[in-house]
Amino acid sequence: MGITGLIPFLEKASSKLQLKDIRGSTVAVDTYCWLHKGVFSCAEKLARGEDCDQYVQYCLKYIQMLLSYDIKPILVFDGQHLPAKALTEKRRRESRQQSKQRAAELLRLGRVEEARSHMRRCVDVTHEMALRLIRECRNRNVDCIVAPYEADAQMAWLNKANIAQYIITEDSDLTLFGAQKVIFKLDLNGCGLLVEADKLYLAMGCRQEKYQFDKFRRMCILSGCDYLDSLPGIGLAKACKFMLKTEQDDMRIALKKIPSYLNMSKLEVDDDYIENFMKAEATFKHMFIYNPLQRRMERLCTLEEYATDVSYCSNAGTLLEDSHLALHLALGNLNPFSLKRLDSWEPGKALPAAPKNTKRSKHKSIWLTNASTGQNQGNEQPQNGPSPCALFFKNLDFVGQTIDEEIQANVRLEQAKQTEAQVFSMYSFKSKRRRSPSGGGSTDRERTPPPSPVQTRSRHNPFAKEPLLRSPVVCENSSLLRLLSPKKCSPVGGGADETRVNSLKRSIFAKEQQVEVRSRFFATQAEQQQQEQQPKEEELGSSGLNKKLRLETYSTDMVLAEEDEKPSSNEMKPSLESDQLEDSKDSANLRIKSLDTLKSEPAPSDTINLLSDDSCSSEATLPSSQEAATVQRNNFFVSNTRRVGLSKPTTTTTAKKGLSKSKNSKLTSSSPNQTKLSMFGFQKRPVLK
DNA sequence: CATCCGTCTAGAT
DNA sequence: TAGACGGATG
Repeated sequence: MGITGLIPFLEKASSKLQLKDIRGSTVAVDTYCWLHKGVFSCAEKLARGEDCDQYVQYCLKYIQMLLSYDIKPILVFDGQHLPAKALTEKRRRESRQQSKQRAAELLRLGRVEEARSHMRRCVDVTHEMALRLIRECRNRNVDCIVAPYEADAQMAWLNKANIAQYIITEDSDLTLFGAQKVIFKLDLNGCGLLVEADKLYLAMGCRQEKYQFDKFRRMCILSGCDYLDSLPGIGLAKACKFMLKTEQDDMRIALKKIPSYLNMSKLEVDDDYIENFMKAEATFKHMFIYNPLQRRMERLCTLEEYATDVSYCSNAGTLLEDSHLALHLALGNLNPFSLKRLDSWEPGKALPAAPKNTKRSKHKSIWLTNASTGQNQGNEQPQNGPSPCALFFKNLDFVGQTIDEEIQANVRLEQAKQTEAQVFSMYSFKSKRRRSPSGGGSTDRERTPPPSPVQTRSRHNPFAKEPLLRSPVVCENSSLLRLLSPKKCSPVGGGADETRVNSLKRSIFAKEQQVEVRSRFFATQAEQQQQEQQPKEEELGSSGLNKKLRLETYSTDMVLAEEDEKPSSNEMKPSLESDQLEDSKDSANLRIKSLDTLKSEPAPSDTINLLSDDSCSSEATLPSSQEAATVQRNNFFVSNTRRVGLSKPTTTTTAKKGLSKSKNSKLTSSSPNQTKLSMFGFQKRPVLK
């Protein structure tokens, strides 16, 4: 997202750049930009659940290009979502689900091209995919680092510490984090657009003496950023005008002067906005990053540097107490959300199967620098062992299970998630071939009668290449099979597998009828804790699966209610199977969706909506291993049901003020909810045509 | 005049 | 997914 219109606004601070101009330097790369583009080339395969690594190859092309200019890349990956962004993420997930559905429908109607365009929209870049790239990079001695939270802050820190002199990204937020030299729009010819922080005063149109970086950052926040929506009618231009006009350094005072300074007498700046402004600013200044030299989490800027009150940092992340975990998260060995271990790589470790023909870069790794060196210059003594402040890598954990076994198990889980698309689509699409297309369009979602689980079983996979005319119940997900029955499953799927899965599914559906009513939503805390703690001993055998099933499945009531309300909700059930095997994040989300579907369509109660979003953010952003914190936050959200993201609890009067002042002529019957949402700092839900 | 809002399209091979 | 673009709005 970033700041709307910032890149054009920065024209005067930017210049053309060619990679040959920056030979010998180090660049931090916002790798998700590349991955997203790379995914585009194989989106259909990924949507079908097929294996492919084109996105890895695509990224490697960029890496090769950088290396060919003697530029050392450091690939930076996003870590956990900040609570403030959880809702955005949830919305993205939903939008992807919608695309998936739409793609399937179009495919059935034979509109292949249109279906493709939707398939491209429904694939997500998973950590599993990132890990694949990370492994390739390890083979090539290319540094990677997973940020504790946002890659932006991590890259800005690398830039600030002069470990990387440039940053490659597409996200204009980077400039707000204090990055000095940012390269946007880099192409495979090595051309990009360089934005330099020391020229920002030119973009703001003021004299250098009058300019301070804080003014620039505040201008951007005012104009609306990821952490705070703008005041109505304020964009970059007005925000700039105001920041140049005001002399007041304390924004709590300055912000109140906006209406008079900008001749916008109707504009109201309430205390909520001011509070959230301070938080947003603190988020940009003090987000947690990982310092690979000291091997510890730090804030991008210390609180002392700006004399910031910690209370403003509620959206800047939390310190991971376990430094061993923090290190492995940064190395990419953990799934950032579940904190489950997926790999055990350590710096300097020889790779088991370094493939031939893989050129290794000769650059010095950030992971091998002397811990005492703060700068990237001289005096570094590469060491092969762990640095003094790193914990030793254990080969056995306390249970006695070898780490390799744990990793294998986790990887199986990840794979099951990755191929979820297949299982998902088996259940979720109506066999509409027989229905007349006249009901068509998006409205038939509402019109189609809710299918029963029995009907659901006979659905085909619309993403599958060949029309499936085989037995109505088919599971092609080999990962799922492996998962359920690792020993028996043969690598090649066949008739035997189908039979086995059929019976499995029968048993699952049978279970559903007698499922215990224990949604985490309605569970007491004690129960929640029980659920959370139910954990590792649950091996991948089917007994473990069944056990978990009982705990995690929807209550039968809810399933029924959903199906009465809205046919499309049946899509949740299939994903449920793989999600049960996943960390609690997604299953939480599913339950939330179920609540969403329960609310009445024409006049959505935003209380329910917000409540569910809250719960999502609390669960989705927190690793399941932090039960204590989760429970704590659950309490928090329960007690403030209307509090979302960055917003403080808001009274209706406050909301009204904002509404009626600015937009009353525009308001239609449905918009008050929307406007209320934006008052909470969120934008309109994307609506699929 | 700046902002706002919806629509279009590049992104890869 | 987000940036660009063009028309509507205040």
